[in-house]
Amino acid sequence: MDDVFKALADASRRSLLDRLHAKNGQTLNELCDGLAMTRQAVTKHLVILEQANLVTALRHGREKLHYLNPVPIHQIGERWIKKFERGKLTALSELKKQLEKRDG
Amino acid sequence: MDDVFKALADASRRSLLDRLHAKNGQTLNELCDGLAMTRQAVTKHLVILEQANLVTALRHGREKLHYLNPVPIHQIGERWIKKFERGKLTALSELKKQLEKRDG
DNA sequence: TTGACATGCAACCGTATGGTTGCCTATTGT
DNA sequence: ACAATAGGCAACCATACGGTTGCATGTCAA
Repeated sequence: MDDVFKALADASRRSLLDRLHAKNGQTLNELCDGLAMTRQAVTKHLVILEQANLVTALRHGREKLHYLNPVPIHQIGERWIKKFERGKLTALSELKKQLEKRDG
Repeated sequence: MDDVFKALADASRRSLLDRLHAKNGQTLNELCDGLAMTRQAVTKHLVILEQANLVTALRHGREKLHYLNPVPIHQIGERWIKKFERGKLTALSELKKQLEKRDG
């Protein structure tokens, strides 16, 4: 779980996920297109995404095809975000109460 | 949005959010209790959480009360995670197809 | 008023991170 | 066969990050 959060912390990596979401199965060079970064930097990001299991790569001859794995993202939603959804209203109303107590 | 992802990337900070979720409105010292970290380290984490708008702090005399703001977490779910939910099955089936093509 | 308590500020430190450059290897098309 | 193409590896660099220590400030209670 920590790997996933760490992987998602970087905007470049999130944008790589976006690109794969738009078009799955891209090669390294395809993913580099139009980015202000060297190929090696992209490689490093992809390694981190693969370690977090957010991307799966398949070698196909000399090409490496990258596939998005949406499962960990989904799990963040289910296991982590949902926990904070419950009690959302409670938390906000408590805060509001405190603010009013102070200001009023 | 980037601030939120960055703030969530650290396990200590996520655990602080957990603590506030369990008991809202805690002071700095309360939040330090039982953590293997100095007060100053916790302060720094709280600053980052406040900058990401995940925590709101209110001064009450010499105490500083910290309140969880679940809104950004919710937004991550709505604006970011949901985007990847759509097409989740599609992505996985594409990947499976590719895997079978390679292995079979 | 003064001591204890809650927090703030700043300098410092080691390591992780994001990025680069340079070179090497493997595959493929002609 | 061999040049071009796709990718991998390793060293290096600046800066961000998580943490510490030491001291200063503000507030409350006796």
